[in-house]
This record gives sequence, C-alpha cells and structure tokens, in this order.
Amino acid sequence: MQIYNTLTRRKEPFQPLEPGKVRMYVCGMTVYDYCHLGHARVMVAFDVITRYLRARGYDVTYVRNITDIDDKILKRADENGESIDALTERMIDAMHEDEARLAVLPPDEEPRATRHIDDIIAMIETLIEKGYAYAAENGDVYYRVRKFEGYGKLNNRNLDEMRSGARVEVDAHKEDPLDFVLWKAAKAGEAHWASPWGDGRPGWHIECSAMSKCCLGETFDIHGGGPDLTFPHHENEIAQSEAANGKPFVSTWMHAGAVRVNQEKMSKSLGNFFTIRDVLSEHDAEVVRYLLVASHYRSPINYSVDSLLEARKSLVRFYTSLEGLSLDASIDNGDIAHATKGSGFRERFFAAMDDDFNTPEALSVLFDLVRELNRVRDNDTEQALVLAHELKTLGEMLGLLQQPPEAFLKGGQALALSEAEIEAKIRERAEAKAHKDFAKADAIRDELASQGIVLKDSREGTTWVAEAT
RNA sequence: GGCUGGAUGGCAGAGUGGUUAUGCAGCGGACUGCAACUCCGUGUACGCCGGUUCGAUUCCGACUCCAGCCUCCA
Repeated sequence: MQIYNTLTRRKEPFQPLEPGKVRMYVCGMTVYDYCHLGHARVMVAFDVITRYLRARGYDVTYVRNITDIDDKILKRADENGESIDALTERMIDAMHEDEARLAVLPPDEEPRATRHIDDIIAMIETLIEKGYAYAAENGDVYYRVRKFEGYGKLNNRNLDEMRSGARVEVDAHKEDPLDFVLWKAAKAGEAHWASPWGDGRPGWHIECSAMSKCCLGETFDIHGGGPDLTFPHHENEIAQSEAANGKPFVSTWMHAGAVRVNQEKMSKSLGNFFTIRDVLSEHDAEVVRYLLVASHYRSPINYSVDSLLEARKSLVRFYTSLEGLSLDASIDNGDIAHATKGSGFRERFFAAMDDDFNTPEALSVLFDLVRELNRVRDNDTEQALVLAHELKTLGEMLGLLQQPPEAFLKGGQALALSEAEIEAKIRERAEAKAHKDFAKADAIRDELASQGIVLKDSREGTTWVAEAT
C-alpha cells in the first residue's frame, strides 16, 4: 500500500510501526454547533480508511478526539444561556446521530479534552522543565516556538518569513509573537481547572498531543484531520509532542480535501455551510455518503443539489442490479472465492484502494462488476448471485450498498402516494394491459411518473422506483 | 507577499510517456405494445508557451487562472 504523506508531500509505502497493527488519531469536532458537510467529509474519509485497513487485515486502533472546552464553546453556551455541559452533551449526541446516519462506524476511542486535564498539565510541565514553554505573569503558559528546531516542517514554513506578512496576534505577555498558548488563565466567572499556574483551561493544540499520547503512545502511524488543520494546529502538535517526548510523533500525516460551495470553502467563518442534519432532511444519507466517496479524499469537492442527484443516479444503478437477487448467508465464501477467480474485480478494487485509498477508481471497478452482473443475470443465476455478493462485500468497505435494494429504490423521496396506492394503480394498469387498453395503461404510467414513480415492466411483473427529483 | 494543491471530453471524476477509466447526459442498435431497466456500439479531452524524448495530456521550466493555509475554522 502507499499513502500520501502531507509531511513529505509524496506517496510513500505504508509501513506500520508494529507489523499488522495501525494506530491512527484524527482530530475531531469542537462541539459548540452541529456538524456540517466539511465534518462529514473527514468522518467519512477516515471511516473508509479504517474499514479498508481492517479489510486488508490490519488491527486498527482508531482514536478521534472531542474538543469540549474552548473559547467558542464558552461563548455559545453564554449566548444560549445554557451550561457548557448541556451544550457539549447536546452537540455530541447530535454528532453521533449524524455519523450513524452516514454509516460512519464509531471510532475505538473518543477522548474528551475535559477528561484529560491531568495529562495536559503533565505535558505542559514537561515542556516547561525542558525549556520549551514558559509561564507568563498573567497566568498563561506559552510554547517557545523558536526553541523547537523543526518548527514549520509540516507546512514548509520558514519562521522569519512568517513573521513579516503574518497576522499573528500580538500579545504583550509573549516572548515572541509566534509563541502559542498552552494554558489559558481563566477570567472571572469562566470555567476553569486548577493548575500549577493558577486556574485556567488548556489551549487548543495541547489536548491532541496529550490525548494521542495517552491513547496511542508517543509515536504512532497515522494522524489525520481536515484540510485547515495543517497550520497551525498540526504544526503545533508536532512541536509539543516531539519536544515533550523526545521522539518522532507521527509517521504519516493525512489531510482530507475541502468541501466547497460555489468554489468557495465551506466553513464556519464564511457562514456558507450546510449542516449534515439539514442535508439529510432532504436527501438519502447514503446518497450523501456516496457523493463524499465518489471523489478522492484529498480532492476538493463542490457541493450542490445537482451533485447529489448524480450521486443518487449512480446508486440507483448499483441497487437496480442487486434488486431481486436474494443474498443470504447460504453462499459459501469459499465458493465465492472460487467463482470470482479470474474475474479480477476484487484484485482491481484492492489495487485501487492500495494506491492512497483511490475510491473513485475502486468505484469504477464496481461499475464494471455491475455490467458483468447485468450481463449474466438472466442466464446464469448462480454467477449473478456470486457477483452480487461480491459487490455487496466490496461496497461494505466503502460503507455503501448495505440496504435492501428495494428500500433504497423506493425510498429517499417524499412520495405523494402510499405503497398500497401505488400497488393498486399497478394492478389497474395490468388489467388495462390485459385488455390491450394501452391508452389507459399509459395514462396510469404517466400519472405515476408525474409523481416521481417510475414503473418497470418485466416478465415477472411490474415494479417501481422513486425517481430522483 | 510566503507556502501547498490543482487546471482532463457537455457535466462529475480517475489515470497513463505510445493502447477503453468510470458514472451521468448525447447519438445509433437490441429488448419492449410503447416505455423504464438492461445489453451492444459510438462521438467529444487532457489551461497556455517552451524544453527533454523516436513519441507527452503524462516528465522539466516559465506563464495564466482557480482553490486552500499563513487568524477561529474539518
């Protein structure tokens, strides 16, 4: 396998520190608001990565943190007139709901900043002891950026150049404008924890250094996150962890691409974001997931209703080919391996995924598989079943194609008629057809079509599908 | 200004130093009472200018444009 490493800016052969085992940390959400599609992208991308690594036989430990104390949280709780706990619990529940609907499997651990204050304080103390941090008079503790030799290596940044054009906050308590805060003194009435430097709360970056160490150790395989975290967040994590531990922090840095709207990054600060729940109130969750998987995880994707409709059409093709084939456990896996031998779909799928998780390429293999399946399904049911089973198995590695086909094809749209009413119309039309009253039959079909219901006649009878609108 | 990516056919989106991506849409055919689904066939492509090469969309350099980061942001 090879994976693109942000640190070296190239694809590298993937070599876990411990053979057969992958330890991965992904920066999760700051829980002061509902997740938007940008968050969905990161969740889905690393979900696919985890699923595939496991399918590949790795024992994966996937840790994704929750930032549950932070300036934005304090502000929002205050605005809402609710407690910090109430706000963060509410948002964490919402996040779990959202990801479950998107078929994102839960990470193995979800450490929360507020539950690791001791680890955070311990790490800051180590940094002070080693001369990488200093406590200021106001009770803040800062990281001494110039002391860390490798600072800027993740982003290819030069400290002196940063200084000139930078919009770095000037703070009288800092020795150097580039220094960043590790511990923030609490103002009167703010949430706080006791520390050697007085009451306060952790800075944003330190929690990930402390929690990743706690959950995965001082050095681990993969660290991931959104596209806007490379600087300063991940750069600062490297500085903190490597200075404190005296060891390399992470082998492979992975960053997802941005979700855009009208060619502009979807973000909180631009206010152009769509929350996951808003999108899911109008669109099938699997369609949204498909949209995210249909592009490579590092490419930017542009969000639009048109792109969702296209995603739906692709899924319709997949599910249509699976429709009517009963896939139960009766198929023996050994038989499948034998029967699909030579077809090469699985090999091609794995080859695509081995190359930096190339999901678009992997999907193209599945489309080829579908064509083959449709070709054989009328005269070789056994082979069709084998292929359908293979399609579902490979689809699962992408978190797709696990619904009953009929459920997907008939659902996802708000229909004006109930299923029973539709069935009644179909019977009425069948009767008309039997009497060669094609005008009436066509009228019924057109009537249903106008309500987004497409009829499909076949030898076995008439079925229907909800059309994307 | 500095640092990253990117520019592919009507749209979306992979990939490759010389050979079909794939999906949607289009066109022709098969199937169908007519359709839908499906199958078969088919057209349209690699930002611009140079260089390397027998040959470049693919490698190198310049240019133009786009996006991201440099401030909280996934």
